[in-house]
Amino acid sequence: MARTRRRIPEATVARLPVYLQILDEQADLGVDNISSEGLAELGGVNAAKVRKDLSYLGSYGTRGVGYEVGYLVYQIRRELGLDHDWPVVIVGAGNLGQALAGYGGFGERGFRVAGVVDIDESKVGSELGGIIVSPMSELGAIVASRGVAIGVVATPPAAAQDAADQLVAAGVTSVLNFAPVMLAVPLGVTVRKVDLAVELQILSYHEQRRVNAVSAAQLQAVPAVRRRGATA
Amino acid sequence: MARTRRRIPEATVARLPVYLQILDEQADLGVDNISSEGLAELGGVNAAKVRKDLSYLGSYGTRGVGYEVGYLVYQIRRELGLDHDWPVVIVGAGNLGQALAGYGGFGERGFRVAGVVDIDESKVGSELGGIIVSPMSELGAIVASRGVAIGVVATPPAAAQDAADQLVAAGVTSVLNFAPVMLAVPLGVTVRKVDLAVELQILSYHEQRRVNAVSAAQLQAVPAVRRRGATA
DNA sequence: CCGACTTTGTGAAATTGTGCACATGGCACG
DNA sequence: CGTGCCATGTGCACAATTTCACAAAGTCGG
Repeated sequence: MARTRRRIPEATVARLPVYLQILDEQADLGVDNISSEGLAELGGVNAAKVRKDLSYLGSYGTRGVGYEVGYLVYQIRRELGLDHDWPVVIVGAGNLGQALAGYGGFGERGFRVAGVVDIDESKVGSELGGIIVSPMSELGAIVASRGVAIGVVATPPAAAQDAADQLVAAGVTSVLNFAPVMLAVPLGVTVRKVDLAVELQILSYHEQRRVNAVSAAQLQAVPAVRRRGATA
Repeated sequence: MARTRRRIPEATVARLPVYLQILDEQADLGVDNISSEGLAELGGVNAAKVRKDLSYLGSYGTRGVGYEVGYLVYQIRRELGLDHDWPVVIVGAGNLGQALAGYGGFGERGFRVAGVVDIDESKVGSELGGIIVSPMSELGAIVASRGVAIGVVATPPAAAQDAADQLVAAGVTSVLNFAPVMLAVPLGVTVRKVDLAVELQILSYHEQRRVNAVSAAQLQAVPAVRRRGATA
């Protein structure tokens, strides 16, 4: 049964973690059954989308009833590969690296910080959320000994490509990049980029449009500018 | 001329900041002209997409030549509403709040931290990247006096909705949410969510598929599993 | 055991996003 | 001032994603 599972659309993969989080929450609240409607409401999406998304995992709902929270959690976890822990290594012990190392949300969801490394000798040895910062030279050993597959780049932009190169050389095959630069990596290595400033810029765009729309409405007597609701 | 500009597709809006960052970089390097091809290469996207994206802003390129870097930067900035600074207020002075307050990338791109507030009295008064942490009660005054339109939620999950409510009450109309919960906000307020753990979970999915694909290839003699290259 | 009611799972339509291919416009060189 | 070349801007086909609408399947009260 080790068949390469049917491909799940990328858009769906991006939503599964959101459903998972909501379901975990509901489980804690003692809810043990939820409808696509309910899940959609909590997730701020369309109910049909929820059903279609979940249908990619298989038919795990009961018609007329809904989905059993616990079982669904289990299935999503399995699909996402969260049925075991993933050790991650963080490169860069600056502001962001510190915050990430200390961020409870990682450990809770199965991402253990196996190590934090920094090129700056003065930072080596300091403690960060229970983890001692190691020198860059330890990277290879950490990755090898702990079986790390995922690396996080939390360095300044100028050092990011170098960090990525070293992660790849050490054997990491997935990289989460927080530096505002595009990383070049060999084929077969997956990169995801999170740029905090980009998110603000997108908000800025909408905010600015809002202002424009208002002033336009003031000038003309046509306030009926259709606006999109809160973004999910 | 204050006409509500033609609507730009959401996908394009999400890419404009990336182009902007690359262009800024190129400008620093002294490059003053760039082709869609060149920009596409640096951004890891298709050249046609770059041209289509930029065409939404207007016809700012020169056929046979390319785009003038400086002018394009100016136009993208204007479109994104980055032709002036945006003061932002951060709620939550924990690990993440600290990192965000100290993150140089914000200030550089026109997002000044107008204030950091925290509900925890013991954190009030401490300094964070040049900003003194204020008590929650100051939030309204900060937003009003500095004309803050964008708020950042960097609290623990349980406090996030409350933080959002207070931001909205204070007059903020855009919220960037780092807490792993869905925020409910009134219509007219835009929310964007960045969940660090979600990104890792998406990587986990791909990483896990990779493993599955390999073991499947070992079982059968069919290694020709097509894999997607590095994700942009 | 049946009928009313609820909610899933899914074809099919609608919408959105992507990439190709090429006509168009502009530059540069002779 | 004309010719060749180059890169933009865009129409079009196609791919991905979202949404609708409804048959199928199950629950529950009587």
